[in-house]
Amino acid sequence: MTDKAIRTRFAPSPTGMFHVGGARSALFNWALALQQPDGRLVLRIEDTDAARNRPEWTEGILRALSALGIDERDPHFEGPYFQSSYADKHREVAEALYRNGRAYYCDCTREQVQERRGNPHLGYDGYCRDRGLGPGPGRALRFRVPDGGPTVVDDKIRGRVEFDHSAIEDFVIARADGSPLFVLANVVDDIEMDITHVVRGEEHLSNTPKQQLLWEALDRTPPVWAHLPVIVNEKRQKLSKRRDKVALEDYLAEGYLPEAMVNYLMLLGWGPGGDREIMPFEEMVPLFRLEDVNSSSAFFDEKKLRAFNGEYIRALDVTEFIERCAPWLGSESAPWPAENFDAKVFEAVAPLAQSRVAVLSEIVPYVDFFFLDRPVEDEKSWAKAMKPGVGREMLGAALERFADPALEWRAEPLKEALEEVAAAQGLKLGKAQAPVRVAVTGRTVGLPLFESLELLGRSRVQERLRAALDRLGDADE
RNA sequence: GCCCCCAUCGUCUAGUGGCCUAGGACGCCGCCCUUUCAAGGCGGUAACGCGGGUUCGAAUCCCGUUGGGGGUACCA
Repeated sequence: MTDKAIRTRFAPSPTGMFHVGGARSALFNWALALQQPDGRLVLRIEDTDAARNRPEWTEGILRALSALGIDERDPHFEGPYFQSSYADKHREVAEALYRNGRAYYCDCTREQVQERRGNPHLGYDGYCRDRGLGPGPGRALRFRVPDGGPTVVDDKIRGRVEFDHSAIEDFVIARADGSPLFVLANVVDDIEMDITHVVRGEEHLSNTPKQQLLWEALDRTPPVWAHLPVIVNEKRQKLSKRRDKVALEDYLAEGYLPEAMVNYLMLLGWGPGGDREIMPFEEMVPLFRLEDVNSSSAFFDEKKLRAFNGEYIRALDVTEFIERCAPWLGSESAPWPAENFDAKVFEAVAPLAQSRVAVLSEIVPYVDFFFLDRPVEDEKSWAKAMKPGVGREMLGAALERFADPALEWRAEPLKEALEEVAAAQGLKLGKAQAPVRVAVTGRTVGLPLFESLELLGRSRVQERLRAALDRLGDADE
């Protein structure tokens, strides 16, 4: 087993947005494949449930994986394969299982089974085991679970897990219409694709004895199994598409960097050891071992993700940072008129903004006042900064001081100028700058003020100071 | 109900019988720096679910218990 190159697989079904849990599974499998020169990650789209599949979901999976660095650009990647195209093989195997007696046809309806058993929770009772039914309409194919003994699953993460056969019903492997079920198709494909390691979420652990039985019935040595802990929400329930924010795409759209996402996801159930958590994927790959994966569920902590993302953003070259911000500054998404955007201005303030955003989309409120015709009106900021006795006084004094043609319009002199003004008012700069900041940027918090003033230009600053003064006048009188 | 998994700070984890008066990270709280806010620096808060064993010694091993979670389809 170990002399053979690792072939892992990621087998999502395209029934919704690509999930962060799926992303982690893919990443763990990917790390394994990357560890050997001939290691492979096989991507198999399990699209056999036609009713729930949509092509855009498949595209979403491909796009998301690619964003994480998992795609055909790397020779360790294989696929994508589509399960639906292996239907013939599935039927063939199902039939073979029937012919050699490992499976039998059953025409029981769910109601009939329940009626016989009395308890709706009890599984199938084996009624058709020896009825010798052949294929026919209304007849599903069931796997004959051996009578004696347990099936022991040797899980790399959980150790030895025993399932008594009395607790495993004769499960359906093919529907009455002949179409295969997940439990069968999955195994047949894994065999066909020479999969050596099945690394997937814990929710599949209970399928595993059935699948192992199938591998054995097909005369194959089962793969290495590894069941990853589930990722849970704050209520410690498995992340669900319905109630939780799970779409990888949503995170990326918000401005989480793929590399930060990858880093954080790798830490859910595993860690590189030592005191370092921020680590590029390439460095984690050789360190990754299934044996070290945790078995308890992991909470998806967006706060921590955010912190990681901030670290990654700060580590970017400024030029890289500027490029990555582009999607949020573009005409469609930005709140300002496209023609107002000035790349030169943005490039000048980018270094000041870089340490202040934890998620790229946050760049917008930091720089909007440069490109908006009028700064946003944030009532809270206004109320806080324009207190009686400070607001009007500071704005007036600043306006007057800024009108001095001898004042050089650069950050440093501007700071000194405002300091003088503040001193004359008996204020420290910390307090005194607030009205000016709000008048010019609309908000009480933001980029360093004097650099902003310099970049915005004298006339626009004066204009905004006057506008704020006007507004104050109205309000006070 | 039945089967299975899990159990260290609020969270992610280190820890695999003595190095643990339990380490790191995120969060939170202070302080410093400071034109706001960040960033940065320094410091602090906080955990072995419970009960029995085993052992000279248990977070580490065993049993039980409680509590979480997953599965239980002719879904994947």
